[in-house]
Amino acid sequence: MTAPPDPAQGPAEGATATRRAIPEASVARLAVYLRMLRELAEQGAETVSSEELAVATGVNPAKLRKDLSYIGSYGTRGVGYEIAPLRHQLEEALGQNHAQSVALVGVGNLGHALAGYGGFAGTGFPVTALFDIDPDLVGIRINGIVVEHVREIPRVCAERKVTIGIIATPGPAAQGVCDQLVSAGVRSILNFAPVVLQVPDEVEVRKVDLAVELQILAFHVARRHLEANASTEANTGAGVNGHTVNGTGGLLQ
Amino acid sequence: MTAPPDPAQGPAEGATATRRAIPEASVARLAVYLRMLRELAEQGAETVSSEELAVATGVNPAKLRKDLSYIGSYGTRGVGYEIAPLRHQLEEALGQNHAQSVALVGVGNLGHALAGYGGFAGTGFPVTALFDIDPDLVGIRINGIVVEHVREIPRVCAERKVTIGIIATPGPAAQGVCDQLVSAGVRSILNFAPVVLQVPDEVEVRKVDLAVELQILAFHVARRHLEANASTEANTGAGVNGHTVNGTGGLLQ
DNA sequence: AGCCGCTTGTGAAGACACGCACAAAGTTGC
DNA sequence: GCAACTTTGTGCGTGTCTTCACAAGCGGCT
Ligand SMILES: NC(=O)c1ccc[n+]([C@@H]2O[C@H](COP(=O)([O-])OP(=O)(O)OC[C@H]3O[C@@H](n4cnc5c(N)ncnc54)[C@H](O)[C@@H]3O)[C@@H](O)[C@H]2O)c1
Ligand SMILES: NC(=O)c1ccc[n+]([C@@H]2O[C@H](COP(=O)([O-])OP(=O)(O)OC[C@H]3O[C@@H](n4cnc5c(N)ncnc54)[C@H](O)[C@@H]3O)[C@@H](O)[C@H]2O)c1
Repeated sequence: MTAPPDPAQGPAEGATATRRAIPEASVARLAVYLRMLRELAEQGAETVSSEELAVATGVNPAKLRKDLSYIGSYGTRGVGYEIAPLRHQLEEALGQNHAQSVALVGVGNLGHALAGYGGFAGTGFPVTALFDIDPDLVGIRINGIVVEHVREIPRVCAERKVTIGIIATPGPAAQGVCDQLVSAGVRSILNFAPVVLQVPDEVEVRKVDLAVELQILAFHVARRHLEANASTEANTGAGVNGHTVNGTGGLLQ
Repeated sequence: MTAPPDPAQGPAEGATATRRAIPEASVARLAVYLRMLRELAEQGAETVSSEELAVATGVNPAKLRKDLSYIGSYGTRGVGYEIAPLRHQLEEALGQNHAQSVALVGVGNLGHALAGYGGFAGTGFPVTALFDIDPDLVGIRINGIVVEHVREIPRVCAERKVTIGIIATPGPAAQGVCDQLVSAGVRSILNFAPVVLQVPDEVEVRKVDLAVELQILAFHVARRHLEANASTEANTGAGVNGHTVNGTGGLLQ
């Protein structure tokens, strides 16, 4: 393959070979395939073709096969994939064979819903620790787990071998909570608060931003509107195609 | 991880096609910039440089400037951007000047949290309609909004000019609910159920898949483990580029 | 006025992701 | 055992996103 020119780039690169790095985008899809495989297994299916699995998960079959090829999967040509082994291989690749232990901080509206959700435990992500700062919440039980005070984060996280933290506190509290989780050894964080968390390099943060999701949808609503109007006008308006639309279509701005 | 990007764009006349398409990835970031601008405005700031805004939102300054350039923004060289006008321009570009009306279907654990969340209304996305199929829930009020029966979707969505639908029902019910929303004229849907929704081309679906988010984190946990072990044998792994923050929520799929 | 330092806006190159298309490899039927 | 058929695994062209790097523009200072 193209020998990467490997420009000096500021800092020397780790050179560490991520010898067979799985593209980030593929990892996300692999997780989806895995869930679907579990569903299929429950329904008693034994094999599945890339075509079937692709349709069920809404992706392109070729892309799916390429994704699977990253984990060195072995399907059978002419047949497809045996569900059980493939599932097992995916679980291994995704780090799902040793169940992860999840801690959730902030048992408010959203946190409550997450803590009470059975679906996570079912897929290997048991929430094993809950934290809040509100004295009215500390001590209550959700799904059998007692809510602890945030000051207990270090002790409890160590005891329960927490590897993943979920932050569902208000924005202003998020960074502080994050710092506590990090110093308790948690190196993977899922953040629901609308703030950018500052973390050391070895910690990974994923952010779920629902307001942004809505805004993206709103953008497309607006775009559709503009397009609809534009084409209506185009039909009735002066026949001359002056010049299509300037910039954002005149309507906008 | 983001929603099914879009219609694969078939043969349809792309007449209006990509007029001046803003890259999907940029739209997501623009939404983040907008929120940060609001925050800055509240704090009384008047101008901001790309550098500052970039740090605050966790992106690369050059990328930020390019993002802004898509909406034809005008900053002042040597100074930066005036917050008020930039904010206004962003709101316009993102379709946020006319408040969108949001309907939420499925007032269970998660739906309840979403319905009760004040943050959406504050950013221009008032939830104006709630639906559920459970007779015990129909009729109750959340944040002043009465929960209606799902069979009322067509009427209520039309009356309240709903443009965005949120699905927070169990997986098996999602497709049915989706169909009802679509036939009620809703063309933008945010889906929390772990299923792939089937929709006509003109409807956009974004999927928020929390289980997948956890799985992605678990993958990196596993990878770090492997690397740690590997480098123990090898030399001082030195640098090892950690990956970190993934900027925005490009949520899954 | 003219210079200087700062910051924007963008061209161009690289990195990444996607999906087609096809050879290889297996299965089934005769 | 062979031919026909099915489905995988992947090389490669294409398009999108990211990032660098720098000229151009602007304000302030002398
Ligand atoms: N609820 C939603 O639908 C929704 C939607 C989008 C984003 N969010 C974001 O998710 C986060 C949580 O939202 P919410 O509606 O559940 O808020 P909430 O106010 O209902 O709950 C926040 C919880 O965090 C606790 N908390 C506050 N400071 C804390 C600290 N320092 N340490 C530990 N716990 C602390 C509070 O006691 C409370 O229980 C917020 O950042 C919000 O912006 C929520
Ligand atoms: N709660 C979480 O933290 C969480 C996390 C990840 C994913 N999810 C997903 O979000 C969705 C909702 O989760 P939840 O925990 O709120 O579930 P839930 O069971 O608490 O709530 C589901 C609600 O949908 C209603 N409903 C069922 N069928 C319906 C129909 N046909 N029309 C309208 N309403 C209907 C039910 O009456 C109930 O109120 C599920 O698909 C779940 O997989 C939830």
